[in-house]
Amino acid sequence: MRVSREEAQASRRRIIDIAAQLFRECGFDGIGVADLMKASGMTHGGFYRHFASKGDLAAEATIAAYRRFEQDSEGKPVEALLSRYISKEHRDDLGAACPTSVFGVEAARQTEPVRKALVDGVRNWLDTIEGSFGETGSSDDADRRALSIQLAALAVGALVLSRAASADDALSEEILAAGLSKGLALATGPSEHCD
Amino acid sequence: MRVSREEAQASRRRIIDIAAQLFRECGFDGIGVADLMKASGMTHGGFYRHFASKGDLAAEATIAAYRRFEQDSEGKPVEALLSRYISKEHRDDLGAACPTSVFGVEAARQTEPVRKALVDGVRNWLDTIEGSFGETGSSDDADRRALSIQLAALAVGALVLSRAASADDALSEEILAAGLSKGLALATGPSEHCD
DNA sequence: TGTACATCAGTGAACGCGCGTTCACTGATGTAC
DNA sequence: TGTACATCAGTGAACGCGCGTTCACTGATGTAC
Repeated sequence: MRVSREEAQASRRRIIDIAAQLFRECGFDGIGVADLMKASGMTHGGFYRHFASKGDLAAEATIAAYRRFEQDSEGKPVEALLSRYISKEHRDDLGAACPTSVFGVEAARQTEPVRKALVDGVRNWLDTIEGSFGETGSSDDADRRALSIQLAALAVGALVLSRAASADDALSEEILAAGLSKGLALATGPSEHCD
Repeated sequence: MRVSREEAQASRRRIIDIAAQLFRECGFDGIGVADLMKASGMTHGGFYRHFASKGDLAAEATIAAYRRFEQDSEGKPVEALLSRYISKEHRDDLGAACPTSVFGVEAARQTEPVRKALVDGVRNWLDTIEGSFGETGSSDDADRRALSIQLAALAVGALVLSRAASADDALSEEILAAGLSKGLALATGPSEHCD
């Protein structure tokens, strides 16, 4: 039952999208090729018409995950990015979560193409953050760059900590609240006021 | 070949210690029972004399990992904790790394006992950080608490980001440097000077 | 203190299972004339 | 435009392998007398 070229392309995209979600939810090793194909509405045999290996898909899915994650960040102010990032919704929705926050640690154990996808994703994300600053704050390029890294670190860390503490709701939310409050304070500029 | 009770206890401890290291390096699913036992100098058959299941060991190993990680933090000033945490050595030595930074994301996918071990570890670590502040900085309890969470988040985030970016040495180190510099600035108190 | 027996830490073969991957096959799509 | 054939996306059975776990067995340790 051959299928038209457009349909085949659509299948490929569907597999990558599903994988981008399920790999984040379950980890690269937590979901199998057969289940990914089933979730894509096909049987596992056809997988290798589209990808050389499961690792090949992992790299493509990582790229796709970053693209999806970034796509509605464009042009948003830094306060909006932080509020969305350091949130219960983001903590709990692994399938749509920031790939760095989910795959960051696994990076060391992954193949070259996946590691490259991760570092590219981090680079782009830092650029997005840097671009989200208003004209407030320092106009020194190095300062803006450092600040975007620091905000990214604070956001990733608050999210990961809140996930590690997810067995204790109150603590997990306390972490998010403290992280977001400091993030917003740093983002709106250090020269706001002086205690 | 029965073995004395002390030897059996020693075996159990050895397995847990090895697991605490290898689980961090490879992930819970990245290393098998047979390999863990081999690394402990035994064969896999004896595993179930000590643990009900691999998941049971995972919980014990997580607890042990936190204990090890915390054990030489006692009484150190916050600057020392941050410098050690946000470092290339910590980024690269997964086997001895902060369990939160390695298992935090996987928490959601783990069994109850592992999640409990993680949240307990986070709680203790936050207390350690709070206790490491000198008498400088705010003496308001809520402020100190929030600050310890924010420093923890910044540290975890810088580490995870630097690992995600580990395919690009320069970027990875830039992240560590920016993170550490902000961490030290926050830790030494916001009232240092005013720009 | 010495003897007889029960216990149980550790061994290594075996189990069932799910995984990533391969392959012969199907039949609609794409192409050459 | 119509026909004949090659292509190849998708199917489903089968593969080899490594995993977590079980089990019969061994023999030194622990215990009862």
